[in-house]
Amino acid sequence: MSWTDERVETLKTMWSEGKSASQIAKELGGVTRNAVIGKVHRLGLSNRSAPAKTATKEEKPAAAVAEAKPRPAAKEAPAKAAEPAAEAATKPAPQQTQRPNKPLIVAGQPLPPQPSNSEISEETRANLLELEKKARKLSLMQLTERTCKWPIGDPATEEFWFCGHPCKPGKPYCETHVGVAFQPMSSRRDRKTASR
DNA sequence: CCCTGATTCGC
DNA sequence: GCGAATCAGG
Repeated sequence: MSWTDERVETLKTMWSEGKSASQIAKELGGVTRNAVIGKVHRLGLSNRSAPAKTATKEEKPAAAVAEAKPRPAAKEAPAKAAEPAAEAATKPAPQQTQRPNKPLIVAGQPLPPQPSNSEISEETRANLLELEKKARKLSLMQLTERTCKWPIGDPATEEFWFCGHPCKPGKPYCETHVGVAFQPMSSRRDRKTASR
């Protein structure tokens, strides 16, 4: 694969959106996260923060540079040649202070059904509560293929995060949550009078 | 161990 | 320019 115009644009977009290099790599396909990171650096958009702000302002102090860092495995430490020229290029948003509402749920993530459905045994319920206490409280962007994506709390409030415990292989949730997410049917007996 | 980005350097 | 290997950290 090569860095076509399109792919580069996707890279820029996703990177500016805060996506991780590995996520971008998977999205693009045919490249590793290393390739993505390498490209990011070559494009000069390594820092997603706001490095150069006031455009019409003086340049950087340009001083503390060329510091001989203790590099055990590296020979020279040319440091990072700050590129003052890299400006206007990436000026996405000057900080949008407009926060009309709380962050919405981002589509695209496999959000599970709310655990308010079928009946759950008291034992399982207890497990869930315990599990939630121990939740890793991962944010949406911290989720990976291997982290439990069970939501905890109310998405409309700050009290919202994901379980984050190790996934069951091939499943989007941890073992406990897989259990409640994929409950066949009511844990109760048939609605019929079969049980007796 | 899982992950993250940063850097180096042979290609 | 590219990206695997490696480094450094959470």
